[in-house]
Amino acid sequence: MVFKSIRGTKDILPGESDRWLEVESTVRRVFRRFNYKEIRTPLFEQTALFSRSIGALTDIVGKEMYTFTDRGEESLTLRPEGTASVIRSYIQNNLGEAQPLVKVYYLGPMFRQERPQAGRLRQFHQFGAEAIGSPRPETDAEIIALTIQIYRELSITRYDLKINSVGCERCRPRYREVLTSELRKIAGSLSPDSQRRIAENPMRVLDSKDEKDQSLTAQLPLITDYLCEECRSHFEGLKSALAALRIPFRIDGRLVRGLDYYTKTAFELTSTELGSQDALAGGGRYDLLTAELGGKQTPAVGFAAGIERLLMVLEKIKGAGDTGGQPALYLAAADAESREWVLAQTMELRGEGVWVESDLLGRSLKAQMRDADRQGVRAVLVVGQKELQSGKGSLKNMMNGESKEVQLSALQQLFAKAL
RNA sequence: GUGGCCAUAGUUCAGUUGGUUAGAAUGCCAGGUUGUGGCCCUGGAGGUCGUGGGUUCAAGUCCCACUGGCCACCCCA
Repeated sequence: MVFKSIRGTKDILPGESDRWLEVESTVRRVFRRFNYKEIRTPLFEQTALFSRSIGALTDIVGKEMYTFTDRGEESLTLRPEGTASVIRSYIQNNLGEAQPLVKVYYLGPMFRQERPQAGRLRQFHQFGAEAIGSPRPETDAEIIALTIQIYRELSITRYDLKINSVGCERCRPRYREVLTSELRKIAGSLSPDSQRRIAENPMRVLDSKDEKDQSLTAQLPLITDYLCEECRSHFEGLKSALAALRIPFRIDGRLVRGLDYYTKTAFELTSTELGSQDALAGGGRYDLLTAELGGKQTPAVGFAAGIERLLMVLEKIKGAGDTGGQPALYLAAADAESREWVLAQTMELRGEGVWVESDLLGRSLKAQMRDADRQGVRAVLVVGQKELQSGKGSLKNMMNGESKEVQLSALQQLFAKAL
């Protein structure tokens, strides 16, 4: 019996983990600069938290959650996204009492039981941020600028930023009604998927990928035509803030988010380098969620981004390969009698902070040299009885093949600065 | 959840109308004399041909189911 990882889950192998670390540290660095602090919430929560926040009728809640009952007969769910937990924690810990605006970020695994595909896994990783406490469009702009800055620092520049306003509890119902009745008139000619969507989420019909649907709905009114005064001026405020920040964007009146809690701003960043799963990041405003989860009504904006998709783009533009660097020094033993000294010296240098490697397989000198070469080590020192007696050895530069005489006792000095 | 394509060494792939001990490249290991990597040469290890059934004298090759992968839909990050 050979065990295999669960469908839709992936090992991050030693050859790939440096890329992950690189992305994660860039992400954290940018968050820090924007003054967002990390919040770490549990990977599982009460099921009701997610059905309440994301929306009981959404696909995520309806058919994609990993839900199980624990021994106490309580229904628990592996988090399918990050915002619900953050807001839960915000309310539970009264974070809003200490300061009017709370800026937090998270980074970690999420779980959704979907059919795996390129850029879509059952355990996948997201980072995201939430700014809780401000109703102002500048906050939305900061969240969008933050999202973009992260990609910029990773040298990802080819993407499309689309924004929309999905209205609020005052204007959206009115629009929904108009849209639904318009859609009913042409329902017969729409694709089966879109017919289903009329009842479930009519706004979604507008961004159907079906070309016939597209042309049939081309003339239908958009949410942006129905925004109330408050939503309209908020949307205007966002657009002018983005312009002031020199962030290029496209208004897409058909953009909808899949989670029910969004109000006003919705945005999405798609990559031009990916296949059908091309959404790199998405987010928006959710002014009603805090109240929905039992807290005081508090305006908030946030975004979430997929790390696997980001890495796919990086691989496309930079190629695969390790980025973690290599040891500065390899100590090779020329004979069996010197192995113990090499082992001890390796540990001592490591204790001093030197990145150093030596053989653990009892290999021949030639094999040790090959090992050092393959690992990309910059310098090798061969140590045998001769060197131990004279206290000197020749240090070989593996880049150009040149050797130079060094004192064995000087190794620490020579390499301490290397790390 | 729906549809299409696919599944042979660690990896990328060959494998002819079913027919002897299933191959290549690459990677890995060891050697090419006495203590020095890359290039080259030689040798070696490594496969229950995804799993389980079936057809057949005979199945990597044909059929079915399952599992897994990829792509699209759906959904979304």
